[in-house]
Amino acid sequence: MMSMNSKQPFSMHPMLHEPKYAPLHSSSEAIRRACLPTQSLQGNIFAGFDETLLQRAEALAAVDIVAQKSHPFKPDATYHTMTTMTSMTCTPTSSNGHLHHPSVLTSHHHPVHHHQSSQGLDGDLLDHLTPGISLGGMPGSDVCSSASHSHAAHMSAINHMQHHHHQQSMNMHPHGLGSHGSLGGSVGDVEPDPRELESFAERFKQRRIKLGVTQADVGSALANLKIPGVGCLSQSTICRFESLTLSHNNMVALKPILEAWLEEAERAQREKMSKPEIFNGGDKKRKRTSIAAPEKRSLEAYFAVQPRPSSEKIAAIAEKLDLKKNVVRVWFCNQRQKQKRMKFSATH
DNA sequence: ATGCATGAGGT
DNA sequence: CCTCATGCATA
Repeated sequence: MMSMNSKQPFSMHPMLHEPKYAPLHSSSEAIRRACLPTQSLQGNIFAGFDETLLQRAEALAAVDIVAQKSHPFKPDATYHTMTTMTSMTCTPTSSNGHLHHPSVLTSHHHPVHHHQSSQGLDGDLLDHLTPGISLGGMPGSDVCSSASHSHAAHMSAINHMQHHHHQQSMNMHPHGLGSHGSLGGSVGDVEPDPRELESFAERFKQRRIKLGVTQADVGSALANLKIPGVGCLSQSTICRFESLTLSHNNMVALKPILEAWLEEAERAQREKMSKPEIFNGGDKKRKRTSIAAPEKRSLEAYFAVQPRPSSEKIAAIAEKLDLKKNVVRVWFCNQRQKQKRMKFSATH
């Protein structure tokens, strides 16, 4: 039995979408819904204008480039060595010391202006700004030293659970909720209140720092909790949780786990201070492709018009930008995910 | 803190 | 091939 728990206590009727929380801001569902239906129409419209579309988008990008700084050079079209037979499971490793050249980062900005408009060419869409890092205003919060990772083969049990429940109802708290007097309304649902998630995330970070623990430490320490179906998590995930850059559902799922860790950690510290964890992950050499700014701008331009290009279009774009098709495909996937993440992309 | 990538589970 | 949750590698 490694993966069994799941099954929500009660299944609710598949209907009625109660107005979950106060109308502070759109829920993830709303966002999700907003970006789903919008392509068929476009597809038709632009179907015969492939070239036009691409050129247009590129033109847009071009203008952008000129208006910015113009610097057409490709840093590196890194390749990625995939692990074909190298086990990517938990292999013991410790080293991670990699020296890197300072590199000349002249322009480093992340243009986060993706609109989830229905019609790309349609005029005004709102642009959301980049997320400001204003969590606690604590200067000593750049704990990203991650020196060791434990890597469970596929400890994505949490993940799986989610998949089963999708974004409808997911209860996995070790606590024992269940009490839901009001039926027809929030049955099975556990207050996926974004406001509370926000405050919890902030409190979490605060207390974590207080404990003098890094995000990476938290991640690996999670395995020690022995919560069924829960392994360790990476620094990335902990960081994203704290900065709310995860999907709403993901936040909700992780909250109880991190909460449990926090309590355990504080309890442990109170009596003494023992942190018997830390393993080492195996050694992998995945290479991260670096898409140059110009190409990225083009991609963003395309994305604005068609967030979900067909294989053919992806291939075309890939060729024009001189990138591998898969890289382009993944880029679009990631872009779509970003669009949906829980970091108020419109209101708030 | 984030960008690009992998993989499971679904269509 | 997509969505989602996650992670390695990096800036």
